[in-house]
Amino acid sequence: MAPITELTVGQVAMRSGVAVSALHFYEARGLIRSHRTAGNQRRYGRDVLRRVAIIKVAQEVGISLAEIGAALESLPEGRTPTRDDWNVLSTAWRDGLDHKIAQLKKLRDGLTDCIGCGCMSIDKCPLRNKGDRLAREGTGARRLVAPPLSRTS
Amino acid sequence: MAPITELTVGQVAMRSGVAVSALHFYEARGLIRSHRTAGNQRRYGRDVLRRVAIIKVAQEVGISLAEIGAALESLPEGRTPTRDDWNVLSTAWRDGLDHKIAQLKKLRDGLTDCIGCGCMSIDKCPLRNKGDRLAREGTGARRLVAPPLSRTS
DNA sequence: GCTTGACCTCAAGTTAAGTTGAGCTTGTAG
DNA sequence: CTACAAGCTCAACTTAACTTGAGGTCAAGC
Repeated sequence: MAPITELTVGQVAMRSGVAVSALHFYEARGLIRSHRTAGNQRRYGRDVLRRVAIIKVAQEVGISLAEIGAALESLPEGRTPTRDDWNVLSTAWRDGLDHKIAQLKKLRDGLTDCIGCGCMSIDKCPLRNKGDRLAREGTGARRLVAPPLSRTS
Repeated sequence: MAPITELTVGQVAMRSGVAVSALHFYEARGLIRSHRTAGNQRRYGRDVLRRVAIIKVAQEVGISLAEIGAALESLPEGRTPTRDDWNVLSTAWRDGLDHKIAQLKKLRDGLTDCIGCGCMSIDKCPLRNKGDRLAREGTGARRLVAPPLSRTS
């Protein structure tokens, strides 16, 4: 069971579950990295699987590739991330994630509360922007809006 | 203080915090509704503010307009939603929201665990697809992927 | 040694969710 | 009654995140 050190793009695609074209795309965006064989074919180190896993999971919860890319820059290119590398990435995202979680809960509970309150009075609906007052200060549904996730850069 | 019954598109834009063009867009997609004056201008009932509030909040947490639209179809066009209307919408989304919340927590805690585990062992990393085995059954990062939100239709 | 499947590059197409602009109409304030 | 802000429609542009396709290369089996 000697470990296969290098993976082809097709192997990475199969194992990570993303399309080959997406891997090309991520590479063009600098999210993952490969080196080439004599015949110009990509070869990936094992760490690429972990990177792709992070990309997928982060995307799944609504983090953009740009933000993911910024965060991944804190991981050293080419070597397996260490505990400290993860630490940096994790703490950079933690606040943003906590905020998003809070927001989802607000939406969920807001809807639930609406059942309770009957929502017949627009002034009492927890989903509504309080008194439209916030509108004067700019755009957006203030009460529940999240700030962008913090960057590591 | 006689209540102003009808709102112009500009007023809705100001009070809801979304652009006029976005309101046009939502209307074209059937998410909101208006009637027209003799001069072909849009007039909105008050319920549009609540609808837009829902749209914004739902979008904020990553629900697509298509899904929002499907859910909003359960709300009667033209009248203020009743307790039961909200109930339908709320329960339709609740499970999806719960799932998304769980996923965010997984990402957050996954990253945190990675700090603990050091992630030196790829087989132990909580973010990683277990043993690549799931990959055989299709695409996607199985372990943490959410199903689409349920429809009301 | 040739066929076949996996790769390569680069350009163009796709979907979502709007925005921007052109050209024209409405409505309100002086 | 006229200016001009606010509306209207429709088409085209934008960004993100990919996919698809054309046209050509690499490598492993028979």
